[in-house]
Amino acid sequence: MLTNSEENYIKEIYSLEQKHQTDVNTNLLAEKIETKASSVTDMLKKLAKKDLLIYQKYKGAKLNTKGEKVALAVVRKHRLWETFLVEKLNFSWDEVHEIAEQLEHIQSEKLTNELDAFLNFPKVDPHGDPIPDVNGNFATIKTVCLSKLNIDDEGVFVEVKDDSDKFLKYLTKNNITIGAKIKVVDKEDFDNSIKIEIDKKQFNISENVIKNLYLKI
Amino acid sequence: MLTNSEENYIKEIYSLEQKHQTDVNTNLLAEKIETKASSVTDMLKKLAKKDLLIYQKYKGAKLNTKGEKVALAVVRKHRLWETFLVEKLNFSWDEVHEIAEQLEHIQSEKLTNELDAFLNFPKVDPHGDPIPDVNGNFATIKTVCLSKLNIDDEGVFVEVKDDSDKFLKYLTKNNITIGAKIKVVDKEDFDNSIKIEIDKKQFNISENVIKNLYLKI
DNA sequence: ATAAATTTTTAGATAAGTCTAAATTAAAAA
DNA sequence: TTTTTAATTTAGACTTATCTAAAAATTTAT
Ligand SMILES: [Mn+2]
Ligand SMILES: [Mn+2]
Ligand SMILES: [Mn+2]
Ligand SMILES: [Mn+2]
Repeated sequence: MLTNSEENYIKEIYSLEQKHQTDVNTNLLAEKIETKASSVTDMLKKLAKKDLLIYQKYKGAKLNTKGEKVALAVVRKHRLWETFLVEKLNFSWDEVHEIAEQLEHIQSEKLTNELDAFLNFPKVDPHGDPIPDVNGNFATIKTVCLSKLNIDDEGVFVEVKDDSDKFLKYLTKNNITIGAKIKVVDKEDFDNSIKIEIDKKQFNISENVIKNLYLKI
Repeated sequence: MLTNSEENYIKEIYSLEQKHQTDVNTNLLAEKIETKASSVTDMLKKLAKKDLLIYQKYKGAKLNTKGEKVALAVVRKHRLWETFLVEKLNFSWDEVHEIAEQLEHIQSEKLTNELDAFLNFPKVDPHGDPIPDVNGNFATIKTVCLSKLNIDDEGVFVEVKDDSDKFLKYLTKNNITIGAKIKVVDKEDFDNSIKIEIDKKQFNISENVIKNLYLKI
């Protein structure tokens, strides 16, 4: 049995491993968890002792098979609950993250699996992130970052990488919602901003926005 | 913001106050929370300092208005989640208590109220216990303990006072489920057991069972 | 290759919640 | 009304998760 804190660390380590494809280092993890580096060191030692990850002093940490399984189980719960909140309880995609942070720690395999069935085994959550199935498997839909597109390219917006409510509210305000067809109208080299078209309306978005939007082309 | 532990104490104090109509004493509370009396004393001091109850050394504790409000909010969540698990996720009434013990601590008023609406504002949980509404009000259905009935009296089983899975499984096995029509066929004075009839089948139940069954007559 | 800067770890402290054992107070029995 | 028993509180310790400040190791720059 793991504590909420342990589960949060493991989930974040998993996420950073996926993103950077390297061992996770202390400072970055501290920043993500919103804690201090010294606390991270303590926790990494503890998780290593519990045989959930490999930890080498000054070198960083890497989940082992057991740790990865835990991470996928927590991610599965997080995304199923987010889906539940949006699909069944009238939440918008910018309101669910914080609550799912709590719900992801509820311990009951039956609950998770019944919830999955109740939602008709959804493949992605409200942010387009894939939901691992009961065995930890998930389909990796091939998506392309909007920054990779050229002028006149278009695609369907299917996944957002920044889950913060601020960012999601900005997207909603500008009609950039999952499923929207986006076309690149113009690109500005000096600041990497681009002009896009959605539903025949055109507007500019900055590099910071672009890098968090993923499309199916 | 209260911790899970604080909420558990407050909920249990509320429940004992309702049952015994007196200040709650340390040892009983310790037994219910499954902890030691010394831990209870520490917690009572803390909750008194947080202005959630009145605590007098050696005299016991009593929730104030603020504490009662917290208790009702936790009870509301507990019973709504139990209802959700049974109504929507195919759980049986003996499987939900432990999970609701966790879910009752999720912090989000919107979640609680949306869940309430999603379930069509249920009045009672799967054990027949009343669910407080958003303002903490609940209908007190007038029920009578089975032990109060005489031979040939009958009523509808609407509430069970012992929520343990062992007891609930026993009831299920004997067709004693919420809504069942129960008739008292015979009473034994020497051990206070009785013979009841449900669906034309008769069988004996002991005093320990009887005192936890409440009927509408 | 050495010095400076950065990252990471260690040492020691704190708060919450729990425990055991001892002391104190209250209640029951003699 | 003493004495005995039971209930409750206090004292001191432990665990988990966190922090600050200082030390150590690693990386980067000169
Ligand atoms: Mn979390
Ligand atoms: Mn998500
Ligand atoms: Mn609980
Ligand atoms: Mn119940």
